[in-house]
Amino acid sequence: MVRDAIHRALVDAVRGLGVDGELPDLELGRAKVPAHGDYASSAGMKLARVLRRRPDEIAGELSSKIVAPDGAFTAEAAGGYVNFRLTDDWLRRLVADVHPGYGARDLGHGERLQVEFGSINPTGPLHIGHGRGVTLGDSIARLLVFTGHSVHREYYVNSDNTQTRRFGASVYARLHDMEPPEGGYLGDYVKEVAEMARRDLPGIDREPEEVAEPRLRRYAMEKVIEQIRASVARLGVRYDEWFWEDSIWQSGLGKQAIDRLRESGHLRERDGALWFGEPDDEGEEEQRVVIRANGQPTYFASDLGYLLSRFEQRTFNRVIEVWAADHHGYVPRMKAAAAALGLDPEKLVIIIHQLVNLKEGAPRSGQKVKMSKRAGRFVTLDELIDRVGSDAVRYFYLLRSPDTTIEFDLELAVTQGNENPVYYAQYAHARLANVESAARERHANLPASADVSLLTQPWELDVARQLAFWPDVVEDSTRLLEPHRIPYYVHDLATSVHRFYHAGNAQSEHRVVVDDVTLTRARLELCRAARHTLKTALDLMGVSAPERM
RNA sequence: GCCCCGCUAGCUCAGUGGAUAGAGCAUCUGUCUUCUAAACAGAGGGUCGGGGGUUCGAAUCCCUCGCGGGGCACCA
Repeated sequence: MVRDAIHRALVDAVRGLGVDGELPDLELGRAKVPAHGDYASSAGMKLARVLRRRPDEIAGELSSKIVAPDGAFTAEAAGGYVNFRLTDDWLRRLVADVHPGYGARDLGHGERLQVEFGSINPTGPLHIGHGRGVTLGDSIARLLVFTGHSVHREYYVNSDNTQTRRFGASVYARLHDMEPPEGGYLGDYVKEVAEMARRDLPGIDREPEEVAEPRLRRYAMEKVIEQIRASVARLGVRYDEWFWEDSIWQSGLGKQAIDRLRESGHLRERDGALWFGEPDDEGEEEQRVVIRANGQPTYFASDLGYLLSRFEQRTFNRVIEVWAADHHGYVPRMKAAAAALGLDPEKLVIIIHQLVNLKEGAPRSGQKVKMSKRAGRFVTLDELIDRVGSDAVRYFYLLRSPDTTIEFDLELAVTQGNENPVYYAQYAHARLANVESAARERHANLPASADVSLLTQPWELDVARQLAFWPDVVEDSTRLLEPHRIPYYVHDLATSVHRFYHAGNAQSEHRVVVDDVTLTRARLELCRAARHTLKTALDLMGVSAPERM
């Protein structure tokens, strides 16, 4: 990609000044003002101390030494900065080179990765908070596939814990027309599951509780998982595997993990329970229960076996987990557990996203309400998709950095459905597709190849310029695992496309489809390149790229 | 009390230590007989939460205070 080529040329020039050893960060980045070109480096200032010379002198000398491969760019000093400008010729050639899937790069060399995301307790439907983790994890997975990683998408089904037992007990209660027990689940969907069970499990309502409850629990979880699978499918999300927690105990991995920790001195008994902690750590603060006094393993125990399943049994090189912020405190414990098991904690990458809070009442004046699945107080993901559509939902979530809390106002989201920025990008794509078909109708025999040297208008070259930046966005999003950079790029590219199109509205000789078939063909090449790139970027977000709107 | 995230335009948010801090929405003004107006052109709007510090240079890094969110279980 061109940014790498610029960086290499800059480093070569710096070496040419006689700078040896490790270089400071030369701060090569996008120039902010068009007058400064396309990329800029503050190399003059960065090297002033090392060379004990004036920044502007250094920058001047660097710019004269820089050799651009294929005449791709020019370098110019401005104060202590070195500014780089992509040449028009190079931009035109880029247009001809853009192919479907442009921007894909082999950054991963086939690295075996697991991306585990959206793993919500199977005790109720997904709500709008869960939608965030699902779309974030899915787009991270898409990015990693796009950049040469071997990705396994997994949903971890927490099947074997206090919450699911409470859920089972709540279903049992509803089956017998009783209120759920203390700490149980209150949503109406619990009644629905109970009615389905009455139909699907004949005689279940006559079984004693100790027999009925485990059966109901399993049945209810499977029903919920079916529903979750259907909900995420509406967002274009599919999993390679639904991994059930109880399989860890059936396979013996849980016991294996515990045995290993016992041998390495990480486990000790206290108050009848089995605790995890560092061998030299006698303090009580850092210790966590693995096996309860009643003999039941905790979720933490399952996670120990789950680590072995992923890193040793299934040999993933790295595991990326997407968690909501309310689990943040669990990160150090998981890292410590991985280390204690002899695994590399660095290979366990945990991405935390902040929560989605619900506002109720009139738009803009609503009160904040914390969603609660147990209390039955939430807006479901399905309802959101029903109201605004899958594309707008995905765009809405992906637009935000994982670090910001979302204050969600359903009424406002519905109102804004029609002005969601996703349509801006999709419209650009549809326009390009439309103009391309209009050109084919008007000109029966267009030249097979394009003479891109005819692309001379500034608005045409600006589209090409945006295309040049796309591989940077792909790399940065992948390296930082931050897909929210993509919609911002898509917006910029769509802007340049709309401007390009409008030049033809203002003056008809600037339309794509003109009398001159050669010129038409050249502009079509630009349309094609921009359309492919928009499509690729939208795909990574899981957003559709319509041919017409 | 301790830990994590946030505080940037009226609102929602971008912004790898660099030059004049950006976008969308909202407000106001223009542009459709035309390849799609779900668009384009333009205007107004900022003590980057407060205060210190590091640096040639800070919205960005460090310290501190304030406000908001989350977490500190034999829940997950």
